[in-house]
Amino acid sequence: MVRRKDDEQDTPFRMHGDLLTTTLLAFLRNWNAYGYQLAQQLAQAGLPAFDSGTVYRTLRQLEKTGLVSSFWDTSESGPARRMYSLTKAGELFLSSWIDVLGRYQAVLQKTLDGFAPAAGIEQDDEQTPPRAARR
Amino acid sequence: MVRRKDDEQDTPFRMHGDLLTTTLLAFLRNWNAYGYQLAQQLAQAGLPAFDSGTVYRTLRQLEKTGLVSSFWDTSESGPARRMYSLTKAGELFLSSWIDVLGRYQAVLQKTLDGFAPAAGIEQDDEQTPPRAARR
DNA sequence: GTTGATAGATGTAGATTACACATAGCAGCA
DNA sequence: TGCTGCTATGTGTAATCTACATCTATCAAC
Repeated sequence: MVRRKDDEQDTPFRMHGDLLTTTLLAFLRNWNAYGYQLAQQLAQAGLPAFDSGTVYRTLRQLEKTGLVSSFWDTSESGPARRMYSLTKAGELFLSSWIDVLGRYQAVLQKTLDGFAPAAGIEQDDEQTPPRAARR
Repeated sequence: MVRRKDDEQDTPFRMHGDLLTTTLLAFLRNWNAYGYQLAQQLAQAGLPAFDSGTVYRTLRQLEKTGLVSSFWDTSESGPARRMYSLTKAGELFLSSWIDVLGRYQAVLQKTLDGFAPAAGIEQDDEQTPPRAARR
């Protein structure tokens, strides 16, 4: 079976929607920021657009899990801003993610411009035959 | 507002769960393969484990959207295998994804070991102040 | 004929997300 | 004073996605 469950250290990663999550965390690593601002940065970063509602909800979710913390900033004029900053846990999470991302990139890279379907997979010489001449 | 919708070419990306999706497509770029095999490769690739049910369902989904195609392979002994191969559309999708991934990486990189919150963002000099001495 | 590995699939609860819409502060302007 | 528009944060909801449990079936070995 493939269904590994309690072997390996079980990573906190959901691995899924969290390009948004991790980009937010990365942005917050250097500056504190509020939702609207982060949404703008995302939109200008060349990544596919994220819905602003989703951004706000994601930030609250991140706060609930302790990766970021927030406080109301009323120092500027205009509507109050909820300022976010990265917590220690957030920093740790972020670096683990960078790790996973690196592996993902490596797998993709290896697969794309070479062979070897997976990292250290010991080819049990029963590999599916290559496609007919790569079309 | 941030909510861009019909500007820019509207990418087919969902951007979320699709590290699985794209890894599968990448694997299929070099060889045809069946679900069980792909699930094994994923498990050994150093990525967080994906549920095999999810793998099968994702493959069917990819077929429904035309990124891969499949046929039953009964040439080997044992249970029949549903062999998948990448379609032309799948190849195109994959390369666009590589693109997005590149941008994502760049954003992350720039944010992590430098400054400049986003790619070409023209600093409207109203940037949130840096955190107190990077703790 | 029982067991175990291979191979694929579904049922389902909970989470996530896109889209639409709501609320509120403030600025400019007539 | 009323209106409009931008900033800023949110909620309601349906559709979709995912982890986990479970199921079916083929075949080999014993």
